[in-house]
Parts: sequence; C-alpha cells; structure tokens
Amino acid sequence: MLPKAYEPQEVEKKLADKWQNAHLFAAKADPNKKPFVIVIPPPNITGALHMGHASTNTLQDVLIRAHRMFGEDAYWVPGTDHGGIATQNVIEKKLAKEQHKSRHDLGREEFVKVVWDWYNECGNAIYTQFRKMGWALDLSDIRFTMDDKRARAVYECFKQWWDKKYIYRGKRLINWCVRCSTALSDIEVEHLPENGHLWHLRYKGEDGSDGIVIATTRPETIYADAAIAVNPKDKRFTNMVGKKVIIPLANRAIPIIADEAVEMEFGTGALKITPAHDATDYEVGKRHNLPVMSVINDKGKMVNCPSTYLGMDRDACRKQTVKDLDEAGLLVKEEKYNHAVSKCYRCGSAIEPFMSEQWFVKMDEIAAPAIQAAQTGELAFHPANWKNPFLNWLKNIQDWCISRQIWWGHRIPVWYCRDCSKSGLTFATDLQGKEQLTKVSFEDGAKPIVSFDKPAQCPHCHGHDLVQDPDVLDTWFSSALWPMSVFGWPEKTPEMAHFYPTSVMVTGYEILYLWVARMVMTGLNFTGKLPFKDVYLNGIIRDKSGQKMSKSKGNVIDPLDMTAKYGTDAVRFSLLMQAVPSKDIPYSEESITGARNFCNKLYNASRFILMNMQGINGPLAMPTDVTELADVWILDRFTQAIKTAREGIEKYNLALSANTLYHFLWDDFCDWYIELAKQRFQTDEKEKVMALCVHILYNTLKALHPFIPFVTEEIAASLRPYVGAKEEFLLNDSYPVANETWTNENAQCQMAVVQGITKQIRTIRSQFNVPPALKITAVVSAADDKDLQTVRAYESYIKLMAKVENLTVGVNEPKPKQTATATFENLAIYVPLSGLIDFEKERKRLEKDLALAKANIASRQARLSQENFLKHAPQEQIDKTKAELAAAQTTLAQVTASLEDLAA
RNA sequence: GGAUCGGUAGCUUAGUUGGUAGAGCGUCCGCCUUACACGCGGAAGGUCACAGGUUCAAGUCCUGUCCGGUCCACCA
Repeated sequence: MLPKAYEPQEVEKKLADKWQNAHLFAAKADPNKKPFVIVIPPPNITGALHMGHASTNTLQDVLIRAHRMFGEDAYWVPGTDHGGIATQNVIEKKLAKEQHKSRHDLGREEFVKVVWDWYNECGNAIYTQFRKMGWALDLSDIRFTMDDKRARAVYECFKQWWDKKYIYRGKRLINWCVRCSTALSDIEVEHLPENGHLWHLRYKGEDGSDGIVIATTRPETIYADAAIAVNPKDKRFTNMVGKKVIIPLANRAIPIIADEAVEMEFGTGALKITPAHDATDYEVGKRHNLPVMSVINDKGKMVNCPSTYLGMDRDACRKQTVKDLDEAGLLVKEEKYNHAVSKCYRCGSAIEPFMSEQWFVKMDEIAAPAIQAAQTGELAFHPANWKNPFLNWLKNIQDWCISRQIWWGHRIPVWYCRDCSKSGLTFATDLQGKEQLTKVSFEDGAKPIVSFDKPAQCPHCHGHDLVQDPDVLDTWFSSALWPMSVFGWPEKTPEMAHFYPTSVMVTGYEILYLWVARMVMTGLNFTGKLPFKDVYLNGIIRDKSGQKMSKSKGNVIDPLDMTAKYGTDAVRFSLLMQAVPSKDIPYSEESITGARNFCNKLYNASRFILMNMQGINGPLAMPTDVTELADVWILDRFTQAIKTAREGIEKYNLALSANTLYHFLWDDFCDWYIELAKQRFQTDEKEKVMALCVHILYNTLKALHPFIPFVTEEIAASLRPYVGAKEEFLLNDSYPVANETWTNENAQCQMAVVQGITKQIRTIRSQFNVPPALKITAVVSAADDKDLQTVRAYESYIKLMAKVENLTVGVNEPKPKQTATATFENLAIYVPLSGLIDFEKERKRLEKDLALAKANIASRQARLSQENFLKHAPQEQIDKTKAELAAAQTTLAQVTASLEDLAA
C-alpha cells in the first residue's frame, strides 16, 4: 500500500535521473515541428542558486514543458556565465580566507587557473541543482560563456565591430571602482542614498578679499579644482565672474566662471569645478577649456596634492582636509546631508570618476534597429509597461565602456608589438618576477593588432615580440551574444538555422538594460533578426514583508533547503501560484506549505482512485454516453479549467493557470466529484465512473505536469495502464485540449442548486451542532413545481453530501415543528431538529437573513424604479435584477413566516 | 526632477471587455465521515486609500490628493 502522505524526496531523485538519462530534454531540431526555444539566463558561477534563479527558471521550465506538450519542438538551452568581476571577487575572498593570499601573490596565470578549477567545481554544483529542480535542461550538452565556442563568438563580434569602427579606444572620465581596480560601464553603477555632509568652504579672493563660499560633499578633491562656477543669472555673483580665488590649503588661483549647469538654489549657489573627479564638472570643464588634473589615483590614494596629504587614502584625506580647513578658519559650515552616492554594483564601494583610456563601443547605430523593433511592437514586453523604459534607455544610450582591468574574463583580442608600439606600452614586474603589460596608450603610440591567437609577427615592423592587451571584456559583452553563441554562431550551424531566433526571453527586470537590451542590439546587428520576439520580465522574490532578500538582512530563503523539506514540486508550485505579471513575489515558508498540501491532495486523490481500481482490468475507454449530471458537470468544469490553463500559459500568466488547476482539482474534482462518486462505486455504474475518474485525473496530471513535474509523473506511471497511454513520460504526451462539446451550462445551473441546498443544510447542521454521524430529515419546498425539478432529480446527491436520510420535496410542503429553516433562491429548506434546536440561535440566524433580504429588495427596487436604468441597461441585466428581486421577496416571505412560527 | 507599479478581509493577495467582491494563510466552532488532520464541514471578517468626474451602473474608466515600492536622471 502507498504511504498516506506523499514523500517527494526519493521520487524526485529517481525521476530527475531518469529524465536526464533518457535525454528527455535534448534538442530534437525536428524540421517538421515549430520550434519553441528559450535560452537560459546563465547563472554566474559565484555560488549556489538562490530563490531568484528558482523563480525565473521555473517559469521557463513551465513554458518549455507546456510547449513541448503542445506539440512544438521545445528546447531550453542550458549554460552558465563566467561572471567577470563578481566571480573574481568571490575567488579573491576565498583566497584571502583560505590561504591569506591576494591574486597578486598567485600572479595572473595561476589565478586564472584557480578560477577555472572553481568553475569545474561550482559549475557542476549548479548543474546538479538544475537537475534537482527538475528543470527541463539537457545537462549532457551545456554551454559556458568562456568555453571555446563562446570565446570564438566574442572574438567575431569584437572583430566585426572593430572593422566597422564601432569599437574604439578613447580617453575620458569613466567610472572607476577603487576596490575592484577596474573601469565599469554606466549601468554597472548604482546610486545609493548615503548620510553624508555638505561642507561650505571659503575660497578667498586673489586680491585678498573674502572671495566666495562654495558647498561640496567632496572636500578632498579641492586640490584638483579648476574653477569656481556660478549661474550666469545669479545676481549675487555677477561682479565676481572673471575674478580669481585661491584654493584653500593648496594656495593655487582659479577663475570664477559662469555656467548654466549651476543651480542657484543649491548650497551657496557657487560650485567648485573639478573636471577630473566629477562627470558634471568634466562637461563644464570642456565647455570652458579648463585643465583636467587628477589628485586621486587608481588605488584611491592622493597624488598631485599638497605634500601633507600625499599618499593618503581618499577617505582619510577628506577628514584631514576638513579638519585643516576648520583650523584655517575656512570651513564656514558643516551640515548633514543625505544624497545619492555612486557605488560599484559588485562590491558596493564608492565609485571614483577617473580619467583613463579605455575600450568603448559606439552605440547609436547599433541601437537604432532595436529602438525600431520596440516601437513597432515586433519586440513585445510582458508586462507591456516595460516598453517605455526600454525605449527611453535606448534613445539616451551612451557609448559602452567594455574594458575591465581584471583578470577573469575574455581577454581583449588585441596585440601589440613591443618594438613598434613601445612608446604606448607600460610594463611592470609582478610578484612572480614576470614582466607584465600593465597599461596601453593609443595616444602615446600603441598600435593594435586584432587577432584571436597571438600573431606570428607584427604586420607593421615584422617584429616577433607581441603582447596581448592586459584588459578583459565586460562580462555582459559575452552575455550579449548568448542567444546566438549558444547555437555556435558565427558558424552556420544547423542549430542556429533551426532554433534562432528564440521564442521568449524570461528574466528579471533588473537586467533589462544590462543584458536584454544588449542581446536585442547585437542580435539585430549580426543576424538582422531579433534574438527573441517576447520579453517576459518576472518579478523579484522578496520576503514576507516585501524586503529584498539579502544575506546581510538574514532574510534569505534557500530554495535547496526548501526543496529538501517540502519537495521541489511544492517550491515550484508556490512560486507559480504567485507569478502574477508585473508583481514581485512576497515569499515565505508558509506559502510553500500550501503548495505542498496541494501536491499531497493530488497524490491522495490518485491513491483513492487507484485503490478503487483494484479488480478492474485496464485500459478503460473514455465513456461516450455521458448523461449523469455529476459526469456532465465535471467534464464541463474540466473543459473550462483546461481552457483557462492554456490561456494563462499563452499569455505568460502562469499564476492564472496554476490557480485554475488548483481549484479544479481540489474544489470540483475532489470535494464534489469524487465524493459523489463514492456512492456510485457501490452500483453497477462503477466501471463507468472509474473510467471517468481515471481519464479526468490523467488529463489533469498532464495539465499540471509543466507546473509540478515530479508528482504528476510519479502518479501517471501507475495510472497509465488504466487509460491505455503509451508514452513513458508525460512530457512526450500531449497537453489536454478543451473539448467544447463538453461545455454544458445547464449542468452548471443544476449543480449549483444541488450545491446551494447542500451548503444550507450543512450550515444548519454545523450551527446546531448536529453530530456528523446523525442522519437527519429535510424538506425542500417551493411555490412552483418547476423550481423543484432539479431537486427531485438529484435528491440522492443532496442526501449524500448533506448526510440527509429522508428528503421530502414538494410544492408548498408544510413546515414541520421544531425546525431550522433556510432558503436558496426560490426554495425553502426545512430541517426538523427536535431536541437539538436552539431557538435563540435560530432567531438570530433568521433575523440576519431577514435584514439581508430587505437590503436586497431595497437595492433592486431602487434600481428598477429608475427610468434610466430601464432605458439604458441591457435587457438581460434588467431581467437579472427582476429575478433577484423576486428571489429576495420569496426569501423575505419565508423568513418572516419562520420567525412568526418561532415566536408562536 | 522624470517615469512607472501598487494601496481590496488580521496577513498575502485574485479580479480578464464597467453589472454590485473571490482565494490562500491566520482566527473561531464541529469532526480521525472506509484517499488525504499536509484532511473534512461550517462561521466570523471588506463603505475595494481619499476626493471629484464620466455612466442607468465604477474595485474596474478619467482627473486630482495622500501613502508605499521600483527604475531612470550630472543638483555639487
């Protein structure tokens, strides 16, 4: 005998292995089928999967499994991302912790080797987790953004863009992370609020006057000031423009200039211009031809400043500068100030705007086709409201800084000849005593040779001593090519021909610009086709109280812990039940128990049906002569549920599908159909009822399989012999199709009467504490015999479901003594309860009903007395209101009579 | 500063073209009724943030306000 509660752990392990070993998820590339393709957003190899991965990948898995069952050539491409800075940081921390070493202690080559070892370890851990989650990814054929084929794709892109002059080298103010010691692109910078200070500093006039007071949050940069700027409209400073003031502590004279960029209302209305350390100032400086002078170097240390501060850390220098200014009497005011500070999105340290020569991609031409695709709707967003932010970003796109001064990543495929590029190359000796190229300057004469492999000789001077550019590419550079590179692009592979473009990109909105936009641009640029036509942006997982999950807050829920505890299906289903478009998902352990309970319910319903199958030889054919109300009704319910489930999948509203199937299975199938079937198991109808049970259940399993693959697969295996299904796996079966001939509104109405009366009697039983074992009698009465036809026909249903022994149905039946009464539509329901009835309770119940009936009558009468309502409302609305009025009046009469009886 | 999403029962929320509000959890009551106590039956609980407007009719459409969230932006 099967255990009473479903125990997922063993089942899931068994099935996960079975699926993978059967290569169930492998690419079929069947030319006769419509492809449905998703490429996975490759997780970074920075550690274990978190709830965000669980969520987004489960959504993709449902789509893939469902479309496979729709008969399409569904293929989900697996892989991982090398993760650039993020991964390098993880390894650096690991090295520091385990060996007290920095990457410099190892040297570049050795360090990169360590990261590759880590990939083999961590990558495998991730693939194991893919398998555990039941995701339909063929793990015998995986991709990694740094493997050979993907590296080739990266090179091809670089080469083509270089040839088209999209890629160029330029010196400008870039975002520099002092901790990661690398440049970052604009979108890798986060602007986070910080409680800082606004210092008001006096710059004395060169002529010895009081000069001008400026406000700044960065006093340590005053040594790099090039000017003081005021708004040209600002009358306070009109006569000062053109004069010179002295930088405090540095004793250097700078001019006062006028520029529109200065906000008159902010601070003192005067702004110090420091072109080397602020992007706005850089622009102002360019307009006024100001010199650019850096006082902070790439390590965050002070340089080119008064000797007292030389070599100091920028933060320490800030403190010291403020102190010294105060002592010099030049600190006018210090106020607390909450403002946004640029932070590195990977390590959180403050970004330093930094003058530096870097590699860039010119974006405007590449962006243009993407803008058009979004505008025309060829590229569709789900939910649609992301279209505008997407367009906005593209229209204001800046050139993309693609070089990173880190070690882990795709090395820039550019080489230099040590002979003829000499003047532009800077070398340094690393801790291993090896000479390393550390800096390249095109301005100073470095001549690039673009090549994947080391060229045999220099094309310019035929020298043989060539060195590769020290930088690596932004990790998003390879990600941008992902939907093509996974299929072997730039090679003309059969996969590329069959599977590209893909169908939908499912990912979080936080990487819409970082990733999605770039895939769209590169895809269009290289293939002329969108990499996908739909973008499905899922919400992010938050904790119960709406907070983002983070390790520091201690509110993370580990999906692997949860699957171990409740089963993978439970974790998946809980996520899916809440996957409403455009909403973040508040997640807590309680939400998983609900889903776990559902899986258990499904399992037990199946167990019950299988128990009753004993002694019956399958397969049973689906009955064709279905006339019994319960059967007709459940087929209608099933049809409606399937229709909605499919619709949800097609419209990327998986919560709708999940909820619909949940209620169909639990409320309709278990609570009503199976309960009614129990009675029929005792009759010669048994085999027919069993056939229906088994077929409906099997089809429900199919419908649910994309959502909860394990438990459905497990049950299906036992059920197959009875339905005559051939496929070994549900995934190879077809998704149920709504059978319109099963739609039956009349059955819905009739069943509603049965359910309504049953509920009323149950309520009475409950209110008067009638023991469940005690059979009671009941009377259903109406003024008109036609209202009683359904009740008469399905007396047996009511008797079973409400536990009624004798049910009397008749026109104007007399009300027995000591009776609880209730009404349903035009029906009066009497339940004689001699000895059990509590008159006071009954009176309260009836008075409540009375009040409700009166309120209903009043509102319907009010509406019907409006001429405009009768004139404008559709006839069916008017009829409905009239019917409601009539019903309420009947109820009122019945309740009034009951109350009078009670008083007597 | 701009944009955008949301404010519905104690909590988390669903609500498809406007027709008078559903669910899960929690609470309370009664039940181990021959699948399931991860269960069954029942109950309580909502002037759908606020103010206007359109309409015969507004949770649903429009305008404004308040309160949250998020994204973008060079206010030092």
